[in-house]
Amino acid sequence: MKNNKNKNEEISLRINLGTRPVFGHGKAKLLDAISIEGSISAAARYIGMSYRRAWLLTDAMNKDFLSPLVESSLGGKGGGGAKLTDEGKKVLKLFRTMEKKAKESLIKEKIMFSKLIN
Amino acid sequence: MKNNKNKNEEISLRINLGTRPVFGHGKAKLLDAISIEGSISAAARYIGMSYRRAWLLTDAMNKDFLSPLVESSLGGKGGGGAKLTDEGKKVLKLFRTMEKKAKESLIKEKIMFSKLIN
DNA sequence: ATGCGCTATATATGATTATATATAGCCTAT
DNA sequence: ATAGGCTATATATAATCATATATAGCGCAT
Repeated sequence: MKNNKNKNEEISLRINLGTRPVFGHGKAKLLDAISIEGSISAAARYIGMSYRRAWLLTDAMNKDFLSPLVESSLGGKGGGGAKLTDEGKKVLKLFRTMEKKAKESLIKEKIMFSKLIN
Repeated sequence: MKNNKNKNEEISLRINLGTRPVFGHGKAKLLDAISIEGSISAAARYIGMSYRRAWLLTDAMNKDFLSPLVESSLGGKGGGGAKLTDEGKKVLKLFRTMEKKAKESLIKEKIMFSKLIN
């Protein structure tokens, strides 16, 4: 039971719809892994996540957004695979931009916060 | 009755230390409630949280920060109570500032994101 | 000295989430 | 036609988290 650890990210951002989490660091990481590995299962292995969980997350993303973020193919060379749609790339890029901007705007506060934490 | 109810997407911020979540919306809300209600149990009732969970959260906060955020008193008038320390007020204020700044810096992106969500 | 309402803690139970395992179907290549 | 590796899904089990309940102790007010 490997625990996939965040690096040293201290500020994380998440987009919620009402009470339910729509997109955050975990899904972004999964999208990255899918785009690198070319399949859900390889992506799951890559980031130490169970295939089922990875599949459920991509399924949730595909349903939560107006058009799917991940497109999967069944059978064929290598058994199939999955890749980001244009929408998926767009969302991922947008989220990374948001993270970056948020972090930049909070540099000072982050330092202040750090000093208070054990 | 499909979805054109208010999709109040919100951006939430969280400060993590490595893998463990140190401070976020939930704890901020609890601190607010304690400061309003004057006790952990009243605060818990106020925000619909079990006393135990509220207590565990304040305990975690008191341990995670260099000095406690909440000071509690045992017995006495009304059975005791809890209030924010100066450190607690400081942390809460800092976090609210961070939320505000982050939101302001992401207004444009948030709108873009909203358009992609169901 | 008794009662009050709270803190502080423990334990049991229930709910939610994660992983592990299994199976069927798909499609290309061999 | 068979094998390979993946998607997609189901079920069972394990781990985590939340709530409910219970108990003890505190110190002020009556």
